[in-house]
Amino acid sequence: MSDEPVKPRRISPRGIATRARIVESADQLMFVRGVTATSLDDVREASQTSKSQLYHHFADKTALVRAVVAYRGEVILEREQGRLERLKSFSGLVRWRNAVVQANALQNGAYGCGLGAMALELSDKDEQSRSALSATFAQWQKLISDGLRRMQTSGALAETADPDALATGLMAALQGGYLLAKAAHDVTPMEIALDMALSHIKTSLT
Amino acid sequence: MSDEPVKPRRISPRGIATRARIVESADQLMFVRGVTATSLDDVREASQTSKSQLYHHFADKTALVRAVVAYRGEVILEREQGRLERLKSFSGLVRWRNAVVQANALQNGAYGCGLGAMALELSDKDEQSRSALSATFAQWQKLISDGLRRMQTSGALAETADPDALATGLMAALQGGYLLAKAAHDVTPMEIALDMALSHIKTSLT
DNA sequence: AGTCTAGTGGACCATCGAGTCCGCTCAGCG
DNA sequence: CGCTGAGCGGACTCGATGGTCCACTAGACT
Repeated sequence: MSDEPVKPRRISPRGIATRARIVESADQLMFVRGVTATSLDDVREASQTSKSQLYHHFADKTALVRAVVAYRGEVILEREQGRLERLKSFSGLVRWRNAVVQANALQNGAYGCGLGAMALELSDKDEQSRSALSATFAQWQKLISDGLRRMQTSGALAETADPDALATGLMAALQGGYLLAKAAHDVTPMEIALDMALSHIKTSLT
Repeated sequence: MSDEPVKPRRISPRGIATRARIVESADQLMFVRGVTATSLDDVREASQTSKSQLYHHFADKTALVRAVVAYRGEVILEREQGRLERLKSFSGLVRWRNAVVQANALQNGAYGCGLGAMALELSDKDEQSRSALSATFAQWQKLISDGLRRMQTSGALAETADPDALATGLMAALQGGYLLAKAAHDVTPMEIALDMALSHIKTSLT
């Protein structure tokens, strides 16, 4: 309960690089196998490090998982910001839809959304990870709702529309689409889900 | 590759009961902890059985998991059939929505959809489970699309509407809603998602 | 040069978990 | 009554896994 003792650990560039290697390796492994099914030895091997380094940089597996949650959140938000920050028309939303679908189509949707998968796996196990993931979802939705608000400003979207609710609906369609696509090994359900959400937004166009 | 040798094992009522106890216990545990995080010792203890019984009734953990997948699918389909088989109007769909939301609101959405959770966790690990889950999703969607078709027959829903696509969209909204609700510990996103899907269906009402 | 600590290698430990095995009980059937 | 096999109890094996420990190295600062 020491409330963040401002850990006075000095860090060297080498240490930073090693830590980053560990987190990135863990991120990849946990993405394809899941968190629980990824062992620290897997991470050690993939990152070309040793056991002591893992425990030098992270208190335990939970701490590493939290670092992965944060890292993945950053990566996704950065990617989505690039895709959404200039969004200001319905056709832009369609382009975003196409990009997301195309990326997921590569493996017939075998890999879903890394954020959604972690949310389902960790929500009941680690409250801290859960709230971090929830915050990332909120930021992601804000990227969308901000775009919708720009559409309102430009007059493309009706003033009566609720950008936050529309963004939540779109995110749910996206996550549900990811899930059904993964289960079916087919991106079609994801396309249908996103098209439904877009169609719903369309009814609020001016 | 012996292609189902029609195992000639005789079964007694007692054996059936024990097997059922094991599957039900495993189902509950895997629902709250996840499949990987549930050990056979957990199952043994919860079902008041012994190790040898687990391996008497199931070849290995994978076989048990598959039995759980089948069991959970049956339970959910039975429940949903009861809710959906008489569906023939939009207000019936709204009642379904309310029932689903209310059930999930009990724990503030802490527990999601057992089917969706298993789909995400198992899709990459066991192809047989994946296809079974996918089939269950398909049947679930059929319960919905059949209801929508009845609405078409009665003239409530436009002939031009695509019941299968609408059902897929609704299911995606449901699953995405479950996921976001679980991450946020709040059912609101689930309500928004379902309302979006219903609103989308509404546009095809006559 | 000397010191101090972050960084590292890797052996080691304790536990857990999947799966095995053997011997017992119980119920049906001759 | 006694045989047989399903059903059962639980100790045991053994590899995997999270976590510890200690000795060594590199680099920054004096």
